[in-house]
Amino acid sequence: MRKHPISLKTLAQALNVSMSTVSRALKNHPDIGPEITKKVQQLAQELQYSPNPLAMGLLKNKTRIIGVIVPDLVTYFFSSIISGIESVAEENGYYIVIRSSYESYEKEKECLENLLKLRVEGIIMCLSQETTDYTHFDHLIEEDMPLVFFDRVCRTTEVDTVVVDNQVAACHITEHFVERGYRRIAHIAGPAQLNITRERIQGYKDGLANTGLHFQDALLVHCDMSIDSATAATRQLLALPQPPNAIFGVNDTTAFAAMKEIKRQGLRIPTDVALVGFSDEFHATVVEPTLTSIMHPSFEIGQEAAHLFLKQMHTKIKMPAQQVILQTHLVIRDSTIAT
Amino acid sequence: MRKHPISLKTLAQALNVSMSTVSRALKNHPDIGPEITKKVQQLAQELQYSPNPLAMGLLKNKTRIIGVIVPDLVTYFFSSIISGIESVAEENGYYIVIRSSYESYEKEKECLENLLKLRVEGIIMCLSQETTDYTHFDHLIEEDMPLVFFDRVCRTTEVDTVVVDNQVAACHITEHFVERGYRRIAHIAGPAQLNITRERIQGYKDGLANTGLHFQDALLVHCDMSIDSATAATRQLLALPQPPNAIFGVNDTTAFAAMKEIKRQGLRIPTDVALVGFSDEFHATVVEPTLTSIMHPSFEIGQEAAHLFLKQMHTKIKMPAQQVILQTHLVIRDSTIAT
DNA sequence: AAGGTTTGCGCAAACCTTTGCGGAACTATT
DNA sequence: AATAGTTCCGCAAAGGTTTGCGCAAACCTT
Repeated sequence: MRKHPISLKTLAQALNVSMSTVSRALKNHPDIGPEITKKVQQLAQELQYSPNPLAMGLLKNKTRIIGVIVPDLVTYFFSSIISGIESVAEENGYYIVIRSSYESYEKEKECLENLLKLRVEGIIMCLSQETTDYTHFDHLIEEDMPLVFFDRVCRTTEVDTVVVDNQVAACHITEHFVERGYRRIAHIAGPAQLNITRERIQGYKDGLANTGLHFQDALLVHCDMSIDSATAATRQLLALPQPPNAIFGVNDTTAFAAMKEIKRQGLRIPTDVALVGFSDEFHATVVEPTLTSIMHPSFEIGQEAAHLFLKQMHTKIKMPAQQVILQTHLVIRDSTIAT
Repeated sequence: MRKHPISLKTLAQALNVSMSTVSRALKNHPDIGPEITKKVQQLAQELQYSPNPLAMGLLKNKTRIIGVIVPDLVTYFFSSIISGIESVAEENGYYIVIRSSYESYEKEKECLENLLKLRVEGIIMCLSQETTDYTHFDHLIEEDMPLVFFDRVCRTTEVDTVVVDNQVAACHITEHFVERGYRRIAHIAGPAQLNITRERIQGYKDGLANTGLHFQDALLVHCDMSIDSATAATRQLLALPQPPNAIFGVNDTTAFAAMKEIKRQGLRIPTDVALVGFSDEFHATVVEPTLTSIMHPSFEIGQEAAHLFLKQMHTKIKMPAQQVILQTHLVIRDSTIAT
């Protein structure tokens, strides 16, 4: 097996000085004479010395590790957020350890405990779909451990959060449908307990109200954001006595599933049914017809979350919880252009 | 700020015994009497004691952290591999720290050094596109640090690797085109230095040879796997005096880009040009026409890589390098069904 | 009862780094 | 020449855990 990496002791013994002298020489402490300082730095350079972060961590009780928990590692949305977090972390000398909750409340709790055992300095996370009880964050909040939620959030008065303007965006979508002449507008929403679901539903209703349309229960269906569930929801909508001629999916995956089902039933998009997604993946431009969608700044969400995190790290006193709301905008493509 | 978590010392003082006794009691050491053992374990449970991994790491020179370097965090392929690695790591009590090389050789070296500074126990990685010099792995190999490459690999006689049967798969694709009646078969390949590029080109040539077709230089173009580059490659192929009627893209992203460009030029798929991708993302079923592609077991690649890693961790002696080759298979969809 | 064995626990070192304090050797002052 | 003041460096503790060794008390043997 590999031998021990070189430590202060190695340098100290080689130069016949004490470890404290080496430690100080490395950071140009005035107490150390110029010749020794130079010799130490030279040897350190030569031997590629780098301080052991474990020892430092033990001493300072800091690991420079940020715990990140996401419901899912594979989707474009979360992976690009992770990428955003990673880029900021890296710039600031932090490491990120990622765990997936697989959309499970139990797993989410496990991940959290697990990361705390590792002694991460704080947590950046997105709630799982199942999570309705938020008491597992009590400890973190009481002990002022840095904590940031993004996208799906809770306890916003106590915890810093990064979200997008879901309500405004959903309202725009609805209004866009109306502008294009669609009147029977349905919404395939997410799980009821999520803030993003509630906000987008509210925006959907705002849009209806603004354009003088009435909200109809039958045109609002929920899904768990999986493909199968979204397909079922679409089927349910299209089977209505008066089916919708426009569908707003809670995210792009939902919209893609809806698109497949609509086509399968022999309906044309956007002639028979118009379709809009949310979060704008690259693939929105590849499907046919190309998908009108909300441009969701995922990478920036990650960056913002990391910035909030670092700000918490660097402020000693407890600040009031901050909520960063990122702007979205609607990208209009073929799935809503009635021809 | 948060106070110190509870340590062995806390327990020892509370129970008026020594830290060594607590340490041993916690692991049911026979030297410790049953009453003390019970009391210690009870209190530890109650106070939620968990050993400080930093202290353990310092002592045993182990961190239980695996460094993972990928060229890109965002694509489906890499994120699902990461997911596979994470799942196995988690089961075995390991953590993963992820870094992105952004397809850059310099960044890749940086990431490597960086992770080594963190004292990871080893590395699981995929080479960047730019990497042609492999000497930055000398240290790791000499010191027998666990190392696993996946997908894009090098130094296969020294390092464990996980790959798919690229050559066989590419051969199948070509033969499939021929079966469907296509004769002018082009290949948009990846960067020349990558093993996956070489292997897929070889398989492409095998397929041509097996079916009595001649390889033509003009029908083989390279791209850097970016959308723009793949679009340019497609344009180049379609501009040939005798353009291809079948295109095999080195991965799905390339195929999607090709698909967009083919449509843009008013050509029909698969009537005018047939198309096949490689790695089968979910979106292959959403695009129109649905994309024939090679089913790439990404999640399993990650799991296999992690298993190889753990095997290295647990064997003291140096074993000969192992190469795991995962099977793929062709999923036939509409982009190659001539109607 | 005296010897030996077992049982049960604590001391201290080791892993690596930082840092307050003490101390030796030197220079400068009176 | 003696005292005060610098300069430069080492000691030791702290952070948390494991573990070889030592040591005391209790047990068992004859």
